Amino acid sequence: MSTNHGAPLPAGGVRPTRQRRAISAALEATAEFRSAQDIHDQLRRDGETIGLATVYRALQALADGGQVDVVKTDSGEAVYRRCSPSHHHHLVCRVCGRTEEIQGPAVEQWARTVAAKHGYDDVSHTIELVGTCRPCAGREDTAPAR
Amino acid sequence: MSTNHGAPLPAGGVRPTRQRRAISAALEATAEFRSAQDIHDQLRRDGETIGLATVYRALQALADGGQVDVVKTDSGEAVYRRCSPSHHHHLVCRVCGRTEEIQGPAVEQWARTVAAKHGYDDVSHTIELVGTCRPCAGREDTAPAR
DNA sequence: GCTCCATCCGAGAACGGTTATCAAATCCTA
DNA sequence: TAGGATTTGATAACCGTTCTCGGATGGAGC
Repeated sequence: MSTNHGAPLPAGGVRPTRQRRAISAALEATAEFRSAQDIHDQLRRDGETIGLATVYRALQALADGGQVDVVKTDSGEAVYRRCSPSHHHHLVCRVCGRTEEIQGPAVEQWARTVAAKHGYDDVSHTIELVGTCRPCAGREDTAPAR
Repeated sequence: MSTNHGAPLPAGGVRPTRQRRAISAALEATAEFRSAQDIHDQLRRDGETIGLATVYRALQALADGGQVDVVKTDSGEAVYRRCSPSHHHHLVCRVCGRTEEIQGPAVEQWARTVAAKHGYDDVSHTIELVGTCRPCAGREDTAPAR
C-alpha cells in the first residue's frame, strides 16, 4: 500500500521518466481495460526497454493518483484503464469486455445511508455491473444504445 | 467450473464425507468471513486430519452451490462465510473485518435500470461497502460490538 | 556544461494464495 | 463382501504481484 496520501514528496518528487511516459501513452491509446503484463508485453513489442516491475510501480502510482481505474477480474488479476477523474462505476460486457462508465448518484446516496444506519464511517464502495451487451446478446434488431 | 448443473450425478454423486462436514461445521460456528487457510489451520488445531486442497475444494463446492458467500479481499485472498440464501451485499469494516449483511432493493432496481439504458442483458452486480465501524473509529460512546 | 545524489529502473528471486497431480484411502452400491 | 468411482492429501506447479539491490538516470545547484 502507498503511504503518500497527501504528504508532500520528500525532496525530489516523481520524475516523468521515459518509461512512465510510455505507460501513460499506452493507456491513452485505448479505452479498454488492460493488465499490467499486457501493457508490459506491448511496450516491449513496440521496442521499449522496460521492466515488468516498473510497469507495476507506475500503474500503482497512477491508480493512487486517481488517474486510472483499477478493477480486479474474477481470476484476481488487476486491470487498468485511464478514466474520467470524477467518481464513477463500470458496466462491463461479460462476453466482449466492452465497458461503459456509469454515474450513480442514487447509489452513492444509498451507500451512505446504509452505512450510517449501521454506524460505519468513511465508507467507500465497489460496484461493478456485469451484463451482456446488445451485440453480444444477438439482439441486433434494436440500435445499440451507444 | 462445474458441469453438474441439474444433471443427475453419474454414479456416486457428492459424498458428505467427514472432512466436508467438518468444514461446514466450522463455517456454521462463526459469522465472520474466514479464509480457506484460516479454516484449514483451525481444523488442524482441532485435531482434524485434513488437507489444504480439500478445504479449497469443499469451499468452492459450497460457493458454487450458493451456500456460502465469497468475497475477495484487497490482497486478493478469498474469504468465505455461510450466508442467508437470499440475495444480499456486505458492509465490511476495514479495520476489524466485521461484516453486516445488507439488503438493497433500491440498488437492485438501479442496476437493472442503468443496464437496460445501455442495452445490457442478464445483469449481475458486485457491490461491497467498506467503512470503519463504530468501535474501530474510536467513537466508543455507543456500545462496541467486539 | 558538470557534479552530486536522491530517485528510478530492471532482471530475477521471493512471495502468497490457489490449483493441479496422482497414488492411496474411502465409501456407496450391488 | 467385492468392485469401482469418488475423495483425499502431500506436494509441486502456477500465476500475478512485490521485493531486492546494484546500476542507471535526471533535476538542482553551481
